[in-house]
Amino acid sequence: MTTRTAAQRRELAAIEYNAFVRECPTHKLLSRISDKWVSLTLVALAGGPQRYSELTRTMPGISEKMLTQTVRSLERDGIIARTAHASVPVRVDYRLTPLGETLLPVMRQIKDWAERHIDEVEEARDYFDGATSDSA
Amino acid sequence: MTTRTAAQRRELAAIEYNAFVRECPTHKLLSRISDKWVSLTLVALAGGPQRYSELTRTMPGISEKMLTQTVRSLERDGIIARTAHASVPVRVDYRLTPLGETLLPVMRQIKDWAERHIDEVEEARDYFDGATSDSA
DNA sequence: CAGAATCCAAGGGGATACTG
DNA sequence: CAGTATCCCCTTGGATTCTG
Repeated sequence: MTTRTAAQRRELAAIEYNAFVRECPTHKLLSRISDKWVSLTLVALAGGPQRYSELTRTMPGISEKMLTQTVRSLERDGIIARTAHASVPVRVDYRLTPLGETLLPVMRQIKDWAERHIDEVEEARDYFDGATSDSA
Repeated sequence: MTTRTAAQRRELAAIEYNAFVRECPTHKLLSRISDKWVSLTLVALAGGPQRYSELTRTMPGISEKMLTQTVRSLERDGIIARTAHASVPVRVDYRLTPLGETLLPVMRQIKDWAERHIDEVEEARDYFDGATSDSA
């Protein structure tokens, strides 16, 4: 007898939904570009190719581990390309691929919205905070 | 004598950069909408207002804690609005604000890019994985 | 210079139980 | 119904060290 229908069904639905979310292209993209270092790397490379060490200087807050991890994953996704020059001190360049370039307009629209509406958000936030914790 | 210039300056730069990133509107927006539950809530409410319990059914994977946290933060940012009806069993509706609606085109562009290019990403990924770990 | 490997602390997020 | 509060796990990401 299936007594635990409520909990069971909820659990199943949750599992399915999570699977669906994982499969959802939009969510995949969002989780890619929303990554702090991913977006910053994209912006950094939008201005042209950069070397590994240049990137560490462009993004002073990034650790080597995170930089390596970030460029590797972006390379894997075909968003940036890696070029190793076999010189004496190895030299590696990273640049956006054509696919990566198509991402720039998207980033730009996000940037536009942010710059246009962030003030409204701040205001709403102040108002909300004032309204809830009114110390009067 | 300032001996530790290298490490010190790196550290300072990192701190400043992190502060800059935190202040950056684009990054603020990205971290908002990239949140798994935020984006899903936005999509859910794009189709019209929903009650608290409806949202839990629309997003079966979400916990009550996360739903509350998500709607509260979106309300604070002026992106969604909360309306409590003082009926016997309390009834609360959530809907997008005009500001929240302006976010939909942005979400749509993200969705478009994802649906148009996700295949290329998958291919690149397969190629990359095949090229690196070639079991020959 | 470019990167791999290890260690470890902080916090995001889920499950559960309780409340008005 | 619409939350709130607590516990706890497990991932994320930084610091450090080592290598080709």
